[in-house]
Amino acid sequence: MKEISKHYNPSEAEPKWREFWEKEGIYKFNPKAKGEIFSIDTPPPYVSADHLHAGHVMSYAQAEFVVRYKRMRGFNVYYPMGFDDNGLPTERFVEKKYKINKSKITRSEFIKLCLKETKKGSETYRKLWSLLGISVDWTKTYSTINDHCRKISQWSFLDLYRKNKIYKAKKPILWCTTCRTAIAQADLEAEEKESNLVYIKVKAETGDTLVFATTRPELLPAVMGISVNPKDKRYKKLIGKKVTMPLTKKKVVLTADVATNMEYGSGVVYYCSYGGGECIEWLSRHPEAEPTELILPNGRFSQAGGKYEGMKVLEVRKMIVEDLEAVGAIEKIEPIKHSVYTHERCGTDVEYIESDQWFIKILEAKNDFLKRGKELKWHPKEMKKIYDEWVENIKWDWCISRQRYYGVPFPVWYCGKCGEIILPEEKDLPVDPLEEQPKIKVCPKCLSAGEADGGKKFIPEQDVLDTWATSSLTPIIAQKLVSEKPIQEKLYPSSLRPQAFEIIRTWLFYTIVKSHYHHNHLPFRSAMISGHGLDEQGRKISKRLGNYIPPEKIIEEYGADAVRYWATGATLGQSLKFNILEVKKGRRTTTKLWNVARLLSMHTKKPMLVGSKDKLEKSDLWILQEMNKTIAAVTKNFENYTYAKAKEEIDKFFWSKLADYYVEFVKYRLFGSDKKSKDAAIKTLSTVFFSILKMYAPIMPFVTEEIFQTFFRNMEKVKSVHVSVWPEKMKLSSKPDISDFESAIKAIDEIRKAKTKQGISLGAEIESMELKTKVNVKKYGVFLKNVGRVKKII
RNA sequence: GGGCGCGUAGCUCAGUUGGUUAGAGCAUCUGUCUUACAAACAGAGGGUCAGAGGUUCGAUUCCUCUCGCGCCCACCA
Repeated sequence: MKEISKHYNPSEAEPKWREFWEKEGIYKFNPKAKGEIFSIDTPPPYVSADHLHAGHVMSYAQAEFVVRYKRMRGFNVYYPMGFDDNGLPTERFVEKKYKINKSKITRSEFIKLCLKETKKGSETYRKLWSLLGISVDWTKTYSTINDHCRKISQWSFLDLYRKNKIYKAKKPILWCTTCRTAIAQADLEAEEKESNLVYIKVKAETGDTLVFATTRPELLPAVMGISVNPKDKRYKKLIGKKVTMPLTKKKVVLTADVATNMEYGSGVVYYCSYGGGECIEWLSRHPEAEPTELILPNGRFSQAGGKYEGMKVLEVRKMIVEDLEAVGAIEKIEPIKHSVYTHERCGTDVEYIESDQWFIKILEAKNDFLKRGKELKWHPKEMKKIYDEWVENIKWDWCISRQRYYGVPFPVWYCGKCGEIILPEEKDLPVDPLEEQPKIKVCPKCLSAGEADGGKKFIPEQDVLDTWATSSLTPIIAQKLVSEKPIQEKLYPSSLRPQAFEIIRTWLFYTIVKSHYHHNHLPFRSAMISGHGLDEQGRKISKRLGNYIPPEKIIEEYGADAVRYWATGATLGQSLKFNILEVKKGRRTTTKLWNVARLLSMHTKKPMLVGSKDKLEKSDLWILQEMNKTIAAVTKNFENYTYAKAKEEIDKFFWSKLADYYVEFVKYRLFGSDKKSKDAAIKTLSTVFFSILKMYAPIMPFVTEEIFQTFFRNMEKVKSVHVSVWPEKMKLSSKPDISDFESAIKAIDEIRKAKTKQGISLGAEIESMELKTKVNVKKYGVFLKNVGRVKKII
């Protein structure tokens, strides 16, 4: 055994082992290795998050604990790493950072900036992950904008198109006027906002005055109709009569509509194109109504807005109320709070405009998706509710086209003559229709119509795919990073999808959609959902609040093991406050481990496990028994992904049983002259400590590796503690009866208490002691006298 | 408005199918440099288990209601 330093120094040890793992390929996936495959569908983080914090650390560390455990259980672990560097989040990030927007920069310049930031971002992540000792295989990485992912993403489009799960249609859709793109229902966020409920008076042709209430008076120029409930006695006689809108003087017919709530406002509703989903639904029941294109994609009023043309929505809202007031058309204005849909990426109020977009059919298969959700093993299982609730409430097909720059292009051209959709061959993927023309020379539709001459020009689709349209394919993307076909089949469905709860409706749901349509099975067998990392006050960590210490700083000061130790404290699915005290406790645990190792090294050069010939004493049997209990509990907890509980069990055993008791119990034997007794103590201590080391290994990979390599290298023929076998229970002969050993421990406690009370050192030897604890002195006398340092027990 | 989760010692949290005196860590206080560790050890104090009611021989645990916090969802204009 090597001469060892007095203190464990993480800042020296950690880089050393990082390098070692990398060099030896400890975490590298070996397709030929034995063992059942355990594949992880690692979340590819948005590289646009340039400042990482404890929340990121927590959510990635959680999967990591389980992965390391599985590896030690003999699974052939496939742990790739991806970066999501495509799509709107990246674009928004670049726009904000460089204070530009889509309309003020050329497409190629913009993409260049995105690529630059993307590269920086993924380096930031990679650096932190390797500092933390996340055991991913760095030879298996992808970035969602690279060729590999674009190819798979476009293949997915072609496959779904062939399967008739994708369509293009012009209809009212969700639109963000800031990002100037269509968005999907999943991109919405409901936000409680202050608004005004404006009561507007209108004249019916009968001369009666009607009043309707609205929060969107600015849409008056796009009025489609006005309705009351058919059962509403107040208005029954007016149904079918024409009413004249103020200002615009537009005439619409008062219709009956069952969806009208008689209690709300005045019981009269007006519908415009489009005030919201309810207007679109109303239109489907009143096809005679005519929509007006009032709001343009840039959020300004069109010509149809008359005097308001060119103004922004909120400006018109203010102005039109003044104008209505001037003509005496306002009855009253009620300030209200109501929830408004905003675009989650930028916070802009969502508009509903008519537009030509691509959709994936999800409405028709809701029940299938619910069934898939049922098949999936959820950890914790309550998270399934979020999923179910989401799927049940889907109201729109998944709009996948974005009028943006930086993303995977649609593999689509249109015939310049007949508009026919032209798709590339699968083998030619990935394609960029803006840069290249289709391989076919003539539009097949034109050809068959005998118009071959006209169908030779092809117009590229300008849009890019929704970022989720690509990231919903991560299990397949990861699978295809491995070239061996028979192995590929075992990698997908993935064994585990670790992710945060807030992207259940997006990442998790969309991945299920894709997998269901492409392969008719689940994309992963189980999902492990993490909560939020919060700051010490329990607030969400954010760059804006600046309420976090950069993880690199914490690692520098306390070591990666200590930071990971804190992260282990999270109950799955629940938020975890950052707690520097837990980090410090982690640091103390590494020190403690180091100290026990030092003690052991003082007494043996070559630690060995307990064998059948060893003469074990009562305390040895006791600690081995306790070890067995701990191994069982820790294993069970890792199996259930309840690593917080697992850590607690190891801590309890290590600190309270081994360090505080057992080590004290055997000191007299270690320093005594009875060779056999000393030998048994050393072997027991080695055995127990070795298994503790292994149990801590998934949580604190660095210190455990340092100790393993320094002291236990000879124990197993493996390169690293992280590929050693998980500890198993030891078979114990029950010859010496130790069922009453607890009474001996109580007696020791009593001696310690007495000494403490007298203010004397526990190491000081006292003459005699009268025990109140009932203990078999004949059996444990020698033990008590030696451990308690009492000459005579009465 | 509906659903889910939470409310236990000053702080952060455990409390397994209801069962003696409700636990741990940190913090506080008192001792101890004891042949691994003072970054440690030994000990002590500290709780109407959010509140009210109910079921039960017995409730932190089960049921109902109330209050507070967090989250998810909902077209009520």
